[in-house]
Amino acid sequence: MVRKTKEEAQETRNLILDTAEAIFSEKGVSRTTLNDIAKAAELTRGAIYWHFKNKADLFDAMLQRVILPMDEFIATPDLHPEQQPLAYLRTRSMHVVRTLAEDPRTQRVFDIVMHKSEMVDDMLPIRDMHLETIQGCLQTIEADFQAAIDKGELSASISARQAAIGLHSLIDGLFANYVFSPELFDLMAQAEFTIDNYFSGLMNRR
Amino acid sequence: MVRKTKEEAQETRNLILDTAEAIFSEKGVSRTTLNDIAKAAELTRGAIYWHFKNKADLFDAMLQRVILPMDEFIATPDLHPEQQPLAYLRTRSMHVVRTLAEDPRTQRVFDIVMHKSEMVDDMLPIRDMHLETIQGCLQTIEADFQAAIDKGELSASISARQAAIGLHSLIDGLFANYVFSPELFDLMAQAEFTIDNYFSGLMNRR
DNA sequence: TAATACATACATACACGAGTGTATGTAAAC
DNA sequence: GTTTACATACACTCGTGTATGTATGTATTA
Repeated sequence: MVRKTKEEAQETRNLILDTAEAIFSEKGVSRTTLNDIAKAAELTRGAIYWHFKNKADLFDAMLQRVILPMDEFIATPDLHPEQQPLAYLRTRSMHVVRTLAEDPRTQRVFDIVMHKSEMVDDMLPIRDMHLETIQGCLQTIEADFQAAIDKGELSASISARQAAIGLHSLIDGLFANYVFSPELFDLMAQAEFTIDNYFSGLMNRR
Repeated sequence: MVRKTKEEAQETRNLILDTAEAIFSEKGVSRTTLNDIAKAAELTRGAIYWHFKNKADLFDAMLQRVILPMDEFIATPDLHPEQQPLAYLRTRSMHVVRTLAEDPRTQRVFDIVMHKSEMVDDMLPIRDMHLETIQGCLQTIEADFQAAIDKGELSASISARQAAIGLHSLIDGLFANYVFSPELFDLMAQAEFTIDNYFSGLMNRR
């Protein structure tokens, strides 16, 4: 096989990403050889090195396909300030959960990140990115909770920061347990119950 | 250095485990060489291969030191059935959190398991063990919630199973985020707030 | 518009280090 | 004297990065 048109090259790139996703998910990132990926995609390492700098770069690209759209949504500021902040935050939370619940690709990538990769050495930039994502996510959620407090939806005795970290940890824990063992529970139903319960707890405080 | 007494050999074994913990935490499991550990412990690979079958076996032994005592406590059945099930469950939950918050070794090992190891191939037995631990943990928590329902502490409309999975995910998420970035929040205060809020939400249901 | 030059998208080949498992050596403990 | 608790030595594999080869697409020029 030889030189392709730009569109075909783009297809090759996506094929590499898809294949990497599958093999990473199967064998873990560190045990996966670039040759493993190349063979599974019926290519050679040459193709991979053409499209990506190395394995870390490939891993990063694989993440971006999934994380970017997800992040984007979480960090979306409140476009409807007239509605109730809590209801809006709940809607956004459930939307993120639904994204994971309905998209196998997202599930695989989250599983890889959470259970089949090591955040060290050349993955450190990714770890840092992840940390920044968390920080930004927390900022947004905290702002929403603060808005809820300001509008009287929540008691002023509540720390918006603590409430935000709690909600984030809750969803994070649900995700981790779900991708670890999807047959353990139904994600949507469990998330609806747990998140509602969390909000309900907050609203009953004084 | 040569042959030691049995006690000294035991010390060597512990030294290897301590050192492995440190290096795993620093470089991740897969990137850590048995030679890395040996050198840092001022030994040779020979000593490691004498005490352990291979890296997976060493990793497993390192886990057992921390996981066993923790598990033991979580799975402790209710020894005081006369007291309120919810209060007892809350106490046990906070005790587990305190264990993590106060013991740097536990923090390191949790960090390694959650962010610096890959649950594949030769680690699969460990993954399976982890899954069984979760199952057992969920069983215990579910039984506690069921007891609370039976005693009228909680509404019968609540699913003890869902409540259990929610609490477990919540604590799991707190742990993951804390060991990922300990400066992000104070674990004890955050856990107290979040867990209390969760229970409070449950109790306000009807 | 056709010939030419260059860039692209890979495949192939090579050099290198690094990690593992095991076999063997050895001195002290028992 | 035998076993223990290591240290040392060796053979083997495997993955990476890079250098190079090559055929095709694409732009340029006349």
